Amino acid sequence: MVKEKTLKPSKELPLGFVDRKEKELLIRDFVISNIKEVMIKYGFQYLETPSFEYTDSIGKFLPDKDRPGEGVFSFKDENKWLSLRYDLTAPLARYVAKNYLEIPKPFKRYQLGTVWRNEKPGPGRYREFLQFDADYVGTKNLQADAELCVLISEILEKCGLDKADYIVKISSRKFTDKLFEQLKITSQDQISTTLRALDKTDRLGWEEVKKLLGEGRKDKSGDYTKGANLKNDQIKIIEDALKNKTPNSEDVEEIIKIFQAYNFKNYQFDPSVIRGLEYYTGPIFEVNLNFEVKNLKGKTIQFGSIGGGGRYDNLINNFGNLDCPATGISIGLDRFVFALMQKKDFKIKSTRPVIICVFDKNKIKEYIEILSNLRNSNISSEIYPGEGKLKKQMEYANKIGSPAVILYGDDEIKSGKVTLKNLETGNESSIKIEDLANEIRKLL
RNA sequence: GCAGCUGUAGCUCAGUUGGUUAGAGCACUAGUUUGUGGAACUAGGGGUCGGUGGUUCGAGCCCACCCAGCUGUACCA
Repeated sequence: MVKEKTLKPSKELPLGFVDRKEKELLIRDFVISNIKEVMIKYGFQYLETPSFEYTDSIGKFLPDKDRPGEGVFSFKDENKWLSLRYDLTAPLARYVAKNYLEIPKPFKRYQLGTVWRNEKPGPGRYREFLQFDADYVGTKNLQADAELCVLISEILEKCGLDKADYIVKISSRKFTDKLFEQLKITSQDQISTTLRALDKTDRLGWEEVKKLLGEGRKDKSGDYTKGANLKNDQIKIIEDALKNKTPNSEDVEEIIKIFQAYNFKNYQFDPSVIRGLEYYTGPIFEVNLNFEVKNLKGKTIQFGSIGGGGRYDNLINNFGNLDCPATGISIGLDRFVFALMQKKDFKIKSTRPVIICVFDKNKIKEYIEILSNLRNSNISSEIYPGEGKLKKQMEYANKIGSPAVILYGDDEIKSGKVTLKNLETGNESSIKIEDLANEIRKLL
């Protein structure tokens, strides 16, 4: 008989997806609770929309609209294309359009949710991640834009960042619009290429960007990128405009005034902040971290932005004749958590249970008594859930990071006390059962 | 998409100019210790050498194609 090849299910994860462990999740929870507190304080409503939307509801403004664009995960359901949301702004626009008459105007809402992007993942960038998004809908008042920046900074500081750890960069689409007018560039193609090139200033540096503005650039791998074909004098004008760190743009000036009223100083006007192409219509912002972050291989990396946003006065109008200006900001929470885990002095309390070791299965009643006592005192605890000798139980406790182990065998039963072993120091002490909870609390 | 690099044990990797039964460290299991983890020692399990085809007496190693991953780059609402 021929041996059939057994089909084993793959234990590998799809490209760009990851398992996330407790330490990361606890920090994420901590960040989320800070976000919620701040958002309530600033008067935002909490909203949740579904993971799937009709593709055209969230993709209408995409260049190719017949088929779900590259970049989204989609499937066809009853002849209609559905896509997993790729951000929280597009679903918000859909929500606002759908409920336009009922919602208050302006409408302030925040949302936390997983988003998916069907694209090539990079270091620290996945195809599934958690996003936080806050938006002001239905107002042109730049106070909204300013407040988004202030609020983000409050969240970051609440999570333990110092002022030196981050900066909010701001610019405006109006700044670049003016620049193109001055340069007499009208070709949409050239404008796009130029904007994309400028967007890379942070990562590549001005000298490389210059090549992209001109003929083109060859990267490290030898790959060649075509440039915007600007003339040298045009490039010079751009260079000068970027050097000039005063915002030649009314909206940015007004926002800065509001920042001053808030006594918010941790911002910087940076005309190289571009963020995407069509979508934004006015002020744009980006949040950057300044502290050192290492990648999984221990190499220090340039972490870049953890989020950003801007004003999108025409997006909601795509759903019909709704003149509804809006502005918003998003943070990639997993990326932020990844960085936060590495910040010096950042500690999160983990809560691993104390283990009650099992010497004799017939003594289960006594063990449960001790256990109930601890759990009633709100101490994380468990009776060793497996089977095996004490050695194995100790190994288990050690491996899960348990702070202590409780021994209650024949010797203890005779003396009427339990042995509490501190797993960090290895010290053992004999404790009366009624004092156990208090003694353990001292270790935690 | 384009380009470069890399695929050998759960993980990190070694493997001579092609030559018997493919190695190490970590991890795992058992024991040294029938009531004691993190250290040490001993023993053990674990591999279609990414896949397919080819060259060869003989392929982890050479060739071709495919697949996957990494890095850069492009696109990115």
